[in-house]
Amino acid sequence: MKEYEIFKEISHRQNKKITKQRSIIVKKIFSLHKHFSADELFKMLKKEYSGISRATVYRTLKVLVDMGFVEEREFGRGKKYYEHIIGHDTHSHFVCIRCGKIIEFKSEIIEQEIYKIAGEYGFEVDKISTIVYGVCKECREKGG
Amino acid sequence: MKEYEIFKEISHRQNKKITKQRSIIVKKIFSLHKHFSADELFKMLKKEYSGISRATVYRTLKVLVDMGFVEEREFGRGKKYYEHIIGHDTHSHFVCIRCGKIIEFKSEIIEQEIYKIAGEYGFEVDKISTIVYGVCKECREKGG
DNA sequence: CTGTATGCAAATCCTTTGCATGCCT
DNA sequence: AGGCATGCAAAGGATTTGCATACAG
Repeated sequence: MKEYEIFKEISHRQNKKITKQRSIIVKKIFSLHKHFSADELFKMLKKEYSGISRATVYRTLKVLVDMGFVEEREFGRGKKYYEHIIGHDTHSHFVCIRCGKIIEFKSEIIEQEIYKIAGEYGFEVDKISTIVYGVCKECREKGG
Repeated sequence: MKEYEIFKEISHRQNKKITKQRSIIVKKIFSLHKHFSADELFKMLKKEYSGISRATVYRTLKVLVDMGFVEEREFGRGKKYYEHIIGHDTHSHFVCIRCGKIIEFKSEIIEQEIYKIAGEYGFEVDKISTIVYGVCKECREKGG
């Protein structure tokens, strides 16, 4: 598992310890390919290993965000969602305000435009978050 | 004050009462030209009128969002920010991760591109939120 | 060993709600 | 009068933190 090796490598460089819990959490996160909240992750782990506290999940997520493995987003539901970055391109999101579905999309044009404007403002871009709220195709067809 | 007249008009149509508190809150919001959190608004009002509860501020903000006067955003700080819409175009934001400054910018290209892609997905756009995190010019010049 | 990391529970921050009361219309 | 709005305090949800203990390097 290449991603996990990278995680170990960076952990060493940053003096971070690879504990049993952290290792389980990280592997779980790399196995997920959709967005999850801290608590959802905690519940998944609890079912499978039942030896990881909620606090550790929260703390580990923060560490992973700092290390650049995981991205944190807010979709307007009052809590934070995460997704691992490795192997995932920068992308934008459609969020359905009826069913909550999240659809990812990618646009070079948007990215280029943002970098261009940022340049004009002297702003150094770190992370782009484009979220489009609306109604997905399925919900529209169901009527309303 | 034209905006306030519109607010009264829509309130009537929607059977909403115009109370002293609501009136003060609305006028305050229309006088603000930057983003604010519910609690920041509450504290501003408390200083000036000291007769409005936190609950009323929260409830009124929700009403105003529903009425379409105010937009709700999350800038990744774990709480919601608001800004009034009337007279404000749709726009995107640069958020400085050092000093917290928020810079607004506008791009037709981004909007057009989003509508185009949404069309391809059959997604009906309601609201677009583009937030670019990074370091502003001033903070970059201060070093780091 | 030494410094991180963990677990637990308590604490915090932001926001929402139940209920009795107040006040527009 | 009738119903929406308010205030208060309590409840709620998400996240963070203090502290003693455990464990990786």
